[in-house]
Amino acid sequence: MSLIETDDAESGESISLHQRILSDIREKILSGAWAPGHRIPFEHELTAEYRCSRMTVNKALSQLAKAGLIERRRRSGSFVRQPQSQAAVLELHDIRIEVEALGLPYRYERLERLRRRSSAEDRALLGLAAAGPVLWLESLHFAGERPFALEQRLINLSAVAEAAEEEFLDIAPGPWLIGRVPWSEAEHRIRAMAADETVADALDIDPGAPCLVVERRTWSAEHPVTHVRFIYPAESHTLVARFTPSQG
Amino acid sequence: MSLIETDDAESGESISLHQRILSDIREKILSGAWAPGHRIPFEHELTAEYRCSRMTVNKALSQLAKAGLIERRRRSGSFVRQPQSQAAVLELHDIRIEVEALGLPYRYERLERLRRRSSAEDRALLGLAAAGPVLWLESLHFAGERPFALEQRLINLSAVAEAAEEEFLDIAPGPWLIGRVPWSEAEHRIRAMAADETVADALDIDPGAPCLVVERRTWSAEHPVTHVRFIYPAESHTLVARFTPSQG
DNA sequence: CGCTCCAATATGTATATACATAATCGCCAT
DNA sequence: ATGGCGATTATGTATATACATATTGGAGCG
Repeated sequence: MSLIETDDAESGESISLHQRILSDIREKILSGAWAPGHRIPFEHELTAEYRCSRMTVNKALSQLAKAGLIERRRRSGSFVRQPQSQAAVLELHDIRIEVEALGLPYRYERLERLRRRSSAEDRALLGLAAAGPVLWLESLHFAGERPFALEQRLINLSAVAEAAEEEFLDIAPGPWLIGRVPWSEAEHRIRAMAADETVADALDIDPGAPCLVVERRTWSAEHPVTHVRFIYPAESHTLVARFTPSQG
Repeated sequence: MSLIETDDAESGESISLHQRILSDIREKILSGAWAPGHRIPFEHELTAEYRCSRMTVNKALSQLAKAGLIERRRRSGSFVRQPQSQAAVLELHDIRIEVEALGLPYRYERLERLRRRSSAEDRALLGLAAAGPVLWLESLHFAGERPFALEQRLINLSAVAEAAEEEFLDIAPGPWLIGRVPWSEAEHRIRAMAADETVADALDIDPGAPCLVVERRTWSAEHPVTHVRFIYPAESHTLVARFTPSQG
C-alpha cells in the first residue's frame, strides 16, 4: 500500500498513483474516448477523483504535455492534442527507450538466428564488395502485449567477429552493437509498405495493412557493419524529428 | 525573477531553475565533460550547488533518467549512460528537386484553394491557440505523367498575411514560403497510412494501398506558420537521410 | 458601444517535510 | 573467513503550502 490509503477496492497493484493517473488519461486519449480538442478535467477535479494532492496530478499532466499528448493553457485547462499515435523520436537508436518513453513495458524476443556465407542479396544490403560470413537475426520488440516492431538484421561478421559468439536471447542486437562498434556513418531509408503474410503474422496485423519501414545501414571506418530493417504497424508508430536551424 | 533570488551574476534569463539544472547537466553529458559511467553529484550536493530544494533537483534528474541520458541507482547515485544521441535530421525537401533528381520532368498543379476561419482541427494541426484566418491548399506534384505526391497545406494567415493575395497557380506553396518566412523551428512526423478513396483517386492508386505520409509543422519565432502533409504512394518514394555523428 | 482595468481562475514552479524502498557497508557471531 | 543482519544512505513518491503568471470574463467608465 502507498502512503495514503485510497481505499479503492480495485487496487492490489503496486504501481504509483502518479503512474496510474498517467496511464488512465493516456488510455482515454488513445482509445478515442477523449477526442482531440476535448478538455480534460481540471487539476483540482482530478485531485478529488484520485484523492491525492495537486502536485501529483500536476506532475502527471505535465508529463503528458511534454510527451505531446495534451496541451495546457492557463486559465483554460488542459486539452487533448491532435495526433492519436504517439511519438517515437527519430534520434533514438534504441527501441527500448522508444517504448518506455510511451510508458509501456518493453519486451524483446529473438525469433531467428542464422550464420551463413553472404548471399548476393546480403552483400547488396550491407554494401559489401566481397563474400564473407554474416549473421542473420530476426526479432520482435513488444510494447506491453502488442508487437511494436519487427527487426530483421544482418551483421557483417568480418567487421564484428564477436557477434558470432552471442546468442542475442537476452539482449537486442542494437544495444549490443552500440558501444562495441563505434559507427562513423549511417544511412536511413524510410518508406511505407504493405504487410506481406510473414510480416502480418509476426506483428499480428492484417496482410496488406500499411507498415512503416525504417532501414539503417551503418559503417565503421569504411567497413559495413550492419543493415537493419525495422517494420512498424502503421497505426502504432509515427517517427518524429524536431529541430531548429541553430540550437536545440 | 523567480521566487528565490539566486543572486547569480550571469542570469537575466527568465527560465526556471528546474530548466537550468536540466540543461546544465545535459550539456555536461553531451559535451563529454561527464563521460559515460561518471557519477553525477548526489541530489543533496546539487541542492547545495543550486541552492534549491531536493524536489527541484529530483524532478530534473528524473526527467533526464526518463530521457535515457542518465541511470539512477538507489544508494549508489546517478550515472551517465550511453551518449549516442544521433540526430537524424531530415532536410526540408523540395519536391521539384526530388523529382528532377530522378531525371523526370516536374509539374505542379493546384487543386483547391480556400480561405476560411480556422476550425478546431485547423488549430490543432497548426498548433494555434486562438481562432483566425487560414488558407487551405491542396496540390498535386507530378513526376512525368504520374502523380508523385499529394500536398495538403494550411497556412496561418495571421503569420503570413501576404499569402492571402497569392493564387498559387504557378508556384507551389513550399518554394513560395521559403525566403518569405524564415523558420525558427520545424517538426516532421513520418508515418505509413492506407490510402482512403480521396487520396487514392488523386494519386491514381488503389484504395487501401500503403502510402508514406510526411507532415511538417513550421514555426517562426513562436508563431505557427504552416502545416503541410505530403502523401506519397509507397512504391514511388523512399526518404533517405545520411549522416555522420558530428560529435560525441 | 467600446475600452480599460481588475478580480477570478487554472496552471507553473518552488518550498519544506515525511516516510518508503532498495542497495550497500560494516559489525558481529559462528 | 564468512555469512547474516542491522544501520546508513540515496533515491522514489507523496503531502501541504505558497506565490507567480497568464488569460478570461465582467464591472465600470468615457
